Amino acid sequence: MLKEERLEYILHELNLHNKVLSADLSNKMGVSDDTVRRDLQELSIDNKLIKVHGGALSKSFHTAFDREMVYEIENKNIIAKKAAALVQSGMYILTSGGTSMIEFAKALDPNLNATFFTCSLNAAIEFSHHPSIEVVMIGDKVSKDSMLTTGANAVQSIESIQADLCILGINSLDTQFGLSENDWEVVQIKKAMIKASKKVICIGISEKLNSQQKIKVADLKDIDILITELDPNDPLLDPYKKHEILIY
Amino acid sequence: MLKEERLEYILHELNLHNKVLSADLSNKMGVSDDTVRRDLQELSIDNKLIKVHGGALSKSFHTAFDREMVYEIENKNIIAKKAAALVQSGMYILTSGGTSMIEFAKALDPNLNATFFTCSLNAAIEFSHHPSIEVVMIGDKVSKDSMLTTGANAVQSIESIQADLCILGINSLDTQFGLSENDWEVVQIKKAMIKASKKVICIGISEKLNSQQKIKVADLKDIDILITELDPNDPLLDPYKKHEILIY
DNA sequence: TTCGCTTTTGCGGTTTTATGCATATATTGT
DNA sequence: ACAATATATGCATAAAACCGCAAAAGCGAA
Repeated sequence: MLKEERLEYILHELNLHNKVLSADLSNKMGVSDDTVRRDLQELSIDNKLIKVHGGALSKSFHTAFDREMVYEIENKNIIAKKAAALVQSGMYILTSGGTSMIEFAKALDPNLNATFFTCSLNAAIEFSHHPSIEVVMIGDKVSKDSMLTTGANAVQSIESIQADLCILGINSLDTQFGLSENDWEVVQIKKAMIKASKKVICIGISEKLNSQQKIKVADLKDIDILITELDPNDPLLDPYKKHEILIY
Repeated sequence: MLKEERLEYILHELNLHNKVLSADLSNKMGVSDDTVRRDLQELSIDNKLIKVHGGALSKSFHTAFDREMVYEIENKNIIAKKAAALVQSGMYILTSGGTSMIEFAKALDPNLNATFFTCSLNAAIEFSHHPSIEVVMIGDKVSKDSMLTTGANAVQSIESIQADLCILGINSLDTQFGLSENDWEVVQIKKAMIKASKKVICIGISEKLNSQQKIKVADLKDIDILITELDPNDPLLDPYKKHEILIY
């Protein structure tokens, strides 16, 4: 394994798990832990990670003001893996943004060959880190709250796509009101995405279930698959099964 | 084995395995490793691969490699401040990407009220952090090397804008060849941006001056203002003054 | 072909880089 | 405080990169 490869690998691991152990790394990469330590030192000097006794921490992990996200990261990882398993090579996929979507992007099989369309700046960047997938950013005015592009132009762009899959982050989901949001512009985008896709997958932590917001995005009947961190047999999900939604 | 054959072969191997070792290559191709090293160097200059100690890595695996750029941050800050001073409220501004542009975004007056159009994912995010400016992301396929959206759609979107200012990061600037780039798609974008703006500002560290790349973006006469970290009276900038370019 | 010219290539010597080991020091958990 | 573990430092070694030069190969034109 070349040195630069190791550096890449370390950063990759860090992105995925937010923490690495020197011992683990030296094992997996087949080099002495001296070398690992030197690698970590180099990356640390370059401000790519935070070196600590025994390994290193991801930079974002520490600077993340978003406690909730850190706390829920394990769950989001579970969700991401389940969702990643549903994507197949050759697919055209529309996605929204959100932290779950970022984790989803990280969890994708490195050999996957698919095309992702997204309105989320952060998701686009994360998808772009993948070695082989194509990324199309849907342009328009950037909504600062959500870091999504929104507006008539974006809606129109989405309408010109026929996607296999649409993956939406859940803001609020409820058996009565369906999928709902608070931002009118974002709702327009999500509606357009649903309309442009053969299948709709909703991903989000169970916390978001059984809550509603002001504006409806979609009825339950429009949703094909629901992915949460819960076991598919969890009773909390039963009400959704009754609406012909597949649970993963 | 002919030289061109070798270059082909190297890129082919790289596509397949994402990494090559100099030693392997010199073995398989039956040439000295000096020759291999020279081949790799050539391909590296042409941005076809990343040369590392011991071999080379595929470009795509490696996109997030801005490691050494950080140390120029002081200079980029100087540039950013000079450029920020030229922006006035009410303006419509087209921008490319690059690290200088990120610094520029950070340096903007918090009270500024302007509209920024950009093809750069990272720049869009940075602009969005500003409290009052509007950001429009120009959509299209994301070019992984540059993290810019490129393509006919993006060009068309740009053509529909009449901007006051166009701020471009410099890749290479030269008194003979003007502004140049290595990526054809990116060149199309920048050309369109120049055409759509009343004024063109080029920003970049002096290191980028007096070098050229394969594809021309613009003649010197198309550039109105040049901003580097140098003092405007620096003799290095004299040749550009003769072409009616304002130096800041 | 043969002659100049440029490009490409290989070689020897030198310099730089990468890595592992041994030893001394520091940090952590109990 | 002490044992266990991780880290820092200096050193040795091997591999890779660099440099200059001369031989070889390719090429165009007489």
